[in-house]
Amino acid sequence: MNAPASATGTLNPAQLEAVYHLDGPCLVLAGAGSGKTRVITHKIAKLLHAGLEPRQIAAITFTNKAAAEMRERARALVGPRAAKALVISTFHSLGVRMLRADGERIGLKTNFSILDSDDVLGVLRDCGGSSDNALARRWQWAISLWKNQGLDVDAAEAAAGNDDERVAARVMRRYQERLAAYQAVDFDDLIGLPLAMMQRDAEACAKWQAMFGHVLVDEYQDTNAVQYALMKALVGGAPGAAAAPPGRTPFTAVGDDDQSIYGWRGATIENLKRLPLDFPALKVIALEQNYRSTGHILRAANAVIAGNPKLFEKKLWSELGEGEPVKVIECDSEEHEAERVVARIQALRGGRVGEGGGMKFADFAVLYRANHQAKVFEQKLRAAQIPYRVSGGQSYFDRAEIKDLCAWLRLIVNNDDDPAFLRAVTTPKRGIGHQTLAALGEFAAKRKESLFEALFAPTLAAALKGKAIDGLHEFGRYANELEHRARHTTGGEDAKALLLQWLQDLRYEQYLYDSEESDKLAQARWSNVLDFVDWIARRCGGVLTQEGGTFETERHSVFEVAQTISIIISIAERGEDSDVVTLSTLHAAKGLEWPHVVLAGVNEGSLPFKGQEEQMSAERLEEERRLMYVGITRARRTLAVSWLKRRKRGRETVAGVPSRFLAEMKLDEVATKEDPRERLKRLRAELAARVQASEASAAKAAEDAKAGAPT
DNA sequence: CATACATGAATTTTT
DNA sequence: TTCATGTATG
Repeated sequence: MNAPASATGTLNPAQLEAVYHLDGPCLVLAGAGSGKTRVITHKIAKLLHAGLEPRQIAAITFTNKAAAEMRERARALVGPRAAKALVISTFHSLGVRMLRADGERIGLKTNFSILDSDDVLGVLRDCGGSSDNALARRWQWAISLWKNQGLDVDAAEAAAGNDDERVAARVMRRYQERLAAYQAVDFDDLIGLPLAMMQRDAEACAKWQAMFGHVLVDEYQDTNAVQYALMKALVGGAPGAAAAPPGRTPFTAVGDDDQSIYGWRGATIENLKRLPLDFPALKVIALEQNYRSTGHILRAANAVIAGNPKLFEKKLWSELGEGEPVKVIECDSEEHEAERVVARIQALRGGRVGEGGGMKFADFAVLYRANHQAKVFEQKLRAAQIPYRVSGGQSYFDRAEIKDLCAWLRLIVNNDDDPAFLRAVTTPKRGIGHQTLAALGEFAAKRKESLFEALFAPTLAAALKGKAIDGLHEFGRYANELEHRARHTTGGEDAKALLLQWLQDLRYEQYLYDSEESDKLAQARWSNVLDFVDWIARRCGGVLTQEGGTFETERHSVFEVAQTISIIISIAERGEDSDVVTLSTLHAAKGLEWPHVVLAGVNEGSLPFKGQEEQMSAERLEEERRLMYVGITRARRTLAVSWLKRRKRGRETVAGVPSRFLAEMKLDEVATKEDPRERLKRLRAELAARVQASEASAAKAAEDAKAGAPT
C-alpha cells in the first residue's frame, strides 16, 4: 500500500471522521487511491490512545502480503512493541489461530493438518474414483464455492441443480469424511469451522467475542458469505439470523464496491448491501479524494465506472492537476503491441516524452486480462534487455522439491496426514511402490486408521510381503526419529544442522540429479532446497546479525516452525526491491500503483472477457467493467491503453475490435496510429537491440526462465 | 508398459 | 502457440 501525497501531515475531513468513529459499526467506502491504509493505521493508533490493548485490536486482510504491509505501516505510527502485539492477520490465519486454540471443541485435534489445493485434488480424485484431473478440479471448484456460501454437505446436495453437481455433492460427502479421518482441513474450512465453532459452542463464542475491542476488515467488498458470518460472529451480531441484533463490538469495514472483482470466487456484494440492514447504527463514510492519479486518468476512471449501477454514490476527485492525456495505442498484432510498449518504456525512461523523464524500470507496469498475454511482452522485454517480473508466476513454494520437503514436515507434525505420508514415503523412491501403498491403504481404511498408524499394526504382516513391510517400518522408524529430533532443536543453527542431516539421510541431492535430465536444472532445484533450509532456520530464531548489531530473537524448534508452515508459506520474501518492470494481470494488480501504466490487449472478448458461446450476463459485464476501472486507477502519472487490430483466437487470427470500455472512457483523442517517424526510430532501436543481445545471452535467459530463476 | 504422435482446448487467484 | 490428455504402436 502506498503513502499518498498527503502522507506528511493531516487527514482530510472524511478520513478524520472515519478515524474518530470509534464506538460503533462503521463502513468506509474507500475509492481507489483515497488513502485507505492510512485510515486503517491511524484508526488503530487512535484506538490505542483510547485505551485498547494492542492485542484487542484485530485487523483482517485477505493476503499475507497485505497483512505484513499493514503491520509495517502501523509500526511507523505506533512503534514496534505495539505493532507486534496487534492482531493483524488474514481471515485464514485468524481461523487457524481459533482452531488451534479451541478446535477440540468441535472434534478437531490441535495438530490438524491444512491441505493445500494439490492435496485436495489428490483426495478428491481418490474419493470420486477418478484419475481425471480436469474432473477433479471441477469438483474442487464446486465444493469450494459451496463452502464459501456456507453450505454443508446436505445443503450442497439440496442445492445441486444438475447431474454434474449431484455427483460433486456425492464426492463432497466422501471428501468430508476423509478430511475428518485425516484430521485435516482445507483452506475454506479455516473460515467455516471457526464459524461453526462459535455457532455451536457458546463458551467459545463468548471467549472470542471478548477477545477483541475493535475489528477492522480490509477489502471488505471481497468477503464471501462465510467470511461475513465469521466477522459478524466476532463482533457479536447473531450469525446467520434474519434480523441480527446490533453488534456489541465496534468494527470498521473498509472497501470499495467499484473494485469488487472476485465475484467468480464467491465474494458477494450482498455483504455490502446487508451491512446497513444488519447494523442499523452503521456509519457510512465515503473517501472520495484521490491522492494518486492526475485529472485525465481519474476522469477516464469515473467515466467507465459510471456505466455500472451504483450501490453507494461516490465520485473521485484529485488536486494533482490534469497531467498527461490518456494515450490510446492501436496495434497490428500482439508483437507490434509489445514492441510499442517497450519503445514507450524506453522513451519515458530517456525523458523524451512529457515530464516523465528519468524514470526507473520499477515505475512501469503492463497490465492485462489473462496470464498468457505476458508471454510476448517477456520476449520483447528480454530482447531489449529490460528486466521484468511477472506476477502470479509459479511461487517458490509450488515447486516440487519444496513440496516434497514440506510433505515430510507435515507428516512429522501430524502423523495422520495421509497425503503428506504418501508424498514423503515415495520421495525419494525407496522401493515402496503403489502396490504396497494400495495394500496399506486398504488395510488402514478397514481399520479406520491413518496410513501411518496402520504401519505398525502387528496384523499388517498378513496383508503384505516381508520386504515391503521392512521398507515401511524403516520409513516409519525414521519419521518418528526425525520428529523426536525436530522437537528438540533450539534456534536456527541447531535447526540447520538437523535439516541438512535429514537431507543427507534422504540422499535428496542425489535424487534430484537422478530424476532431472539436465544437471543444471537439478542444481537449480538443489539450491532452492538449501534456500528453504535457511528459511526455516531463520524462522527458528536465535542470534541474528543485522546492520546495527546482533539481536536475540525468540527461539523455536523445527517442530514448532513446521506446525505453522502451510499458513506462513506464502509470506516468503518475493524480492520486491529490485528495479524491474512489472507484468501483471489486472486481478493481481489490485492495491498496487505505478507512475506509468499500460493496459494491454483492451479488446472486446479479452476485456470484457467472453468465453466462446458464452452468454454474458449483466453482472459479468459489470465485474469486467470494475476490472477495467481497477486497471485505470493503478496509474499515477501516465496511462496508455492499447488494443489489437488483429487478435489470435485459438489457431486462427480474427479481426480485433476495441473494447467498449475504450469508448466509455470518453477520451477526446482519436485512436493514435503510430507516427511513421516514431516507427522508424523504434525499428532501428530494435534492430540494434537484437544484434546486441547475442544468441548466448538469449539462450541463457531462456534457461533461467525455465529454471524459474528471477530475472 | 512406455514412448510417440495426434487432437482439443485455452480467464481472473488467495489461502 | 502451448499444454494436457487420448490413442496407437513398439
